[in-house]
Amino acid sequence: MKRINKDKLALSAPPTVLGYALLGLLARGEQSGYDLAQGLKDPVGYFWQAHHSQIYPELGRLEAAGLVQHTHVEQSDRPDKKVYRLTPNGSTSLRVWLEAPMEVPKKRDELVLKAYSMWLSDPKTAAHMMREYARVHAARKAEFERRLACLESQAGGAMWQPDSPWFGIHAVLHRGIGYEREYLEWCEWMAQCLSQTKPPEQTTR
Amino acid sequence: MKRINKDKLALSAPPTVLGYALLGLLARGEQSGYDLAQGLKDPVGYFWQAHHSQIYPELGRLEAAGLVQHTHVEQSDRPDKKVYRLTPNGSTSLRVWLEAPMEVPKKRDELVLKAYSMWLSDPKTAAHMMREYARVHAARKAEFERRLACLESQAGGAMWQPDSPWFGIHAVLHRGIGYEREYLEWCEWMAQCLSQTKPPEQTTR
DNA sequence: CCATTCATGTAATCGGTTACATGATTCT
DNA sequence: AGAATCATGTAACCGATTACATGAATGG
Repeated sequence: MKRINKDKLALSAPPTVLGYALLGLLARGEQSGYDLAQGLKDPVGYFWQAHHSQIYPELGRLEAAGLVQHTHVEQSDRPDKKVYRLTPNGSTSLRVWLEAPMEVPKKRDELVLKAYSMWLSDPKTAAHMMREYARVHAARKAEFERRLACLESQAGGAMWQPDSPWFGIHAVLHRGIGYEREYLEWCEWMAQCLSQTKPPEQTTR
Repeated sequence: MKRINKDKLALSAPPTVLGYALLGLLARGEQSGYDLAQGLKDPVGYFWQAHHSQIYPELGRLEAAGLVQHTHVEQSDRPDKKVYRLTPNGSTSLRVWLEAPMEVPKKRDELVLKAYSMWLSDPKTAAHMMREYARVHAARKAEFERRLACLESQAGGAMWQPDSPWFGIHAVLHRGIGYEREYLEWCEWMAQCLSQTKPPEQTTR
């Protein structure tokens, strides 16, 4: 009862989240499917990824729904391409999605799942592992910070203006930095908890 | 080339992540499929969920692989049930998984995706929305903190001992609190950015 | 009387990943 | 000579969600 009726007559289903991701990229300028696949890596792709094998069919569906249009662009030195752009309907649809209510998404994190069972593991090995992940997340955080600095020099004050496309990138980078900072702090906290061989009573083993 | 060969002769594939989640729950005591489904809600289920329709077949696969065993338990007032427990092989398999290297999982977050396109939205509406999400995450954080306090009174110092099952719960709750705290801070930051109608030059609209 | 809890399954569908497929140009 | 980039697609598979299905006991 939650979703729409699955009528066989349904002319076109509403776009999936991936569809809106593509519309959001196209709102910044016309692009080919290949370009969109690259865009979905960096930096927004850090919070939503897709392979080209998913993107091409989705573009077809968006076009069938009248949300995007493409023009065939011939190229001499490279393969021809299809350049997609938003239609007015696509732009409206994107805006509606932005303001639409949405349930808070479920998280899946294999490392936290491991932490739940880590009492079965050798504490020293586990602590070492946690310090490794702390390093990984520290590196990611540093990378995001580097990009933020890069954005600052490129966009300047525009990155603070809520109606500028730079603001979107700013928002994602800020979230990325915060996420990684928190994650690495947890990893270090875990490593410390696992390290302190503090048996108050006796050596159980 | 990344994964195992997909031989038709493959006697039993290694467990999926869900499989290890179930083994991790069973390491804390024997349970039925129904119990496991409940366990995968709270609190570890916050970082890995599954429906019963996925759990029952997975238990079958784990049993076929010799990692768990079940006994039929007849009940008078309630439906009979199958109680599963870890086999020695299952316990070993779980420990191997815990220490096995693992790629850092990809994140998907629809709200961050929306933030990327939020420059197309009305800032006031968007700010209001962000404040709503801040409230949701604040509530979740408070819930985790409540549970941590509850754990403290139940387990006491054991929650700090890396070889205690309480430590696993402690680790997950700590991660949950940090995650929600960081998320809600980002939401509030977003709301503030979107609110400050600070056009230094002119009113563009 | 109806909803909820306990208890276990199967089937259909969907989103996403991996693999298969092709082909020109440019760089090492 | 081989790898990487540009460019677009299809097919197979797998994990996860939703829906279908059954049935007894308890609680409002």
